Amino acid sequence: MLKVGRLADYGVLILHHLGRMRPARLAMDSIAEITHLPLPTVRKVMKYLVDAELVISKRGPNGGYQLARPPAQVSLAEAIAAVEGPLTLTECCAARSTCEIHDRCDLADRWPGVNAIVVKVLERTSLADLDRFGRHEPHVPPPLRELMAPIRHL
Amino acid sequence: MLKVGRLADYGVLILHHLGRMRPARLAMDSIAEITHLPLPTVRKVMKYLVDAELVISKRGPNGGYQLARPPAQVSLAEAIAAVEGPLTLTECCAARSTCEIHDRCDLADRWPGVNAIVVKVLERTSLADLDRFGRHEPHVPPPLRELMAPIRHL
DNA sequence: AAATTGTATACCTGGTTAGTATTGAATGCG
DNA sequence: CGCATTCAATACTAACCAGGTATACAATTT
Ligand code: SF4
Ligand code: SF4
Repeated sequence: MLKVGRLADYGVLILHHLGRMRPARLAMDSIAEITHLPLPTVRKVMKYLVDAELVISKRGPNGGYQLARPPAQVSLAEAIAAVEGPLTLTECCAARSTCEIHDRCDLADRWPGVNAIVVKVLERTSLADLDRFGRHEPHVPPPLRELMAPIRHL
Repeated sequence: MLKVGRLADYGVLILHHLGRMRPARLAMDSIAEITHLPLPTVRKVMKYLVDAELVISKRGPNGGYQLARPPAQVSLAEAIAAVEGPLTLTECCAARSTCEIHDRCDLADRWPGVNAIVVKVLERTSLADLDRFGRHEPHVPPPLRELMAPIRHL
């Protein structure tokens, strides 16, 4: 578990492809095609990405979407947050916690610390970095190399 | 988002309290009381924790639950996994991916790398470490101190 | 045997997520 | 101008699953 929603996952995938094409524009149809995602779903995701200003849209003939910034300057954290909202491991990590127990819970002020670290990792991983990961011999991208140093043994 | 399920959250909370009491035993009623969780919910969670061998149970009068190991030797990753199963950010991080697109998706072999790093962070944070986190001036526990060194500025 | 305490199973149900359909608005072109 | 192209906005539906509950059972101690 510890899931990232499907739509957010799709968002990252789309951004990845837009990054590969940049600075060219891609129409929604094309995006649906190269990502193998159903077109109506792409529509929904694009709205989030535009609202978050991660992509720039242009209408009319020869319109489409374009990644707003170079892939190296778009973090996974931003991408996920664009679709799913603020990254919060637990309820009490949110700005306004809605947890019933909150004031009586010992951990209410502990989780945010853990959350911060996890988010930090995601903030330090850009779309460009993502390209360098591989399943079997995972390449650790430069921004994370220092972070990983003590645990390189796996 | 990037949520940890509520039940897993409860699991950690329960383990935290068991840790504080160790090596004393705590009956389910008592656990429900000090955690402020509904008793039937506690029942369900305990089953997971016992199955994962994180806690030891004893029946009969003066029975209850006991943390199997010192808090410093129980990681958040274990705790969460005990309740929710393997930690997988996306479908393609699981042992058997069920994602429709998987073989045609550019990122199918990239996510596992990211996943590994996040999991590593959670593996390096123990219940004991958790006690040292605070909301406003979060204390970084020793095992993570090295990891955090480059990003201490927040 | 009786009291205490955990175990197992089965069920319900509300909310969220993923996915779809429809209609509308902006842009560019000839 | 008016038409083709393309994105925007809204509203809806369906499926699923996490969270929560109830009940009956088994083990241990005294
Ligand atoms: S307050 Fe306690 S119970 Fe509520 S979300 Fe935070 S940790 Fe979980
Ligand atoms: S394969 Fe591609 S789409 Fe399927 S889960 Fe992994 S990343 Fe998301």
